[in-house]
Amino acid sequence: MQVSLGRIRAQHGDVFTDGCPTRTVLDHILSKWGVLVLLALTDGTLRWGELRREVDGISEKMLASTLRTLESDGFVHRRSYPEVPPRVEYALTDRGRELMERMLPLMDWVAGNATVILGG
Amino acid sequence: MQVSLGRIRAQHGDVFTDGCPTRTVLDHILSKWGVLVLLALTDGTLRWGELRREVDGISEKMLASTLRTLESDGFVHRRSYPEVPPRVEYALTDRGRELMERMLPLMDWVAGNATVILGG
DNA sequence: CGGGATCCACCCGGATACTG
DNA sequence: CAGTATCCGGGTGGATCCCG
Repeated sequence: MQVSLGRIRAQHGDVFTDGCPTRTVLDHILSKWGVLVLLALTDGTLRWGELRREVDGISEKMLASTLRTLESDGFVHRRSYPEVPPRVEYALTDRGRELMERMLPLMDWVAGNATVILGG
Repeated sequence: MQVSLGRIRAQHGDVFTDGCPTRTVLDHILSKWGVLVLLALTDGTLRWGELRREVDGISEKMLASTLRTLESDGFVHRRSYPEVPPRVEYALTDRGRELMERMLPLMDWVAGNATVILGG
């Protein structure tokens, strides 16, 4: 059965009203940097510095802020090792992988059509 | 075969660098109001006033601006009728429906898990 | 009814400097 | 290396008025 807005509402209630939990989560994961950080982590664990280089153009402040939000929502797991110099690794949680399973087809489609969309 | 970031890059090139077309399109469709407007139109054509009521909390300025962007990208079709009082209808294009086909599963999952995500 | 134009407040997010 | 603290400019987006 095809998913529709009506069906989503029938199953989950009125989930897109102002200030509702759904909108909050959408703001976190569909934010400018949220998408790109999640995407960068889909192919495996990355260290802070690798993540910073992978997500082209992100500032340290926004990387920190984005990671804290995604960790607080349970999409990303942070593991820090008691070493000198310090080492911190970030990875998707099971919940994060569930999310990206649904997000990747969308990213794939956008990546394949972006040029045509902006050109025409 | 499972979609991955590596596979997306292998097929479409380096599509998530700063300022690339993919990021621009993502900014349009994943923006705070872009998602909600597209979502509102998935169940059929809506008039300006209906759209404004459907997308809870949106201002007239942002609705107009969002619709112009989505129309310019070819996701939304605008049809105006030469009547008094004026009537304008908005609907998804084929490209818009292709997009939402990939976006709806994500929305469905978020709607179903948002409360747990913010609660835990 | 369906917008456009203008003004302005707020806050997101960048730059820089500093620390464990 | 992996962040935090502070400052501050610009753009997003709301409010208001107006028009066809």
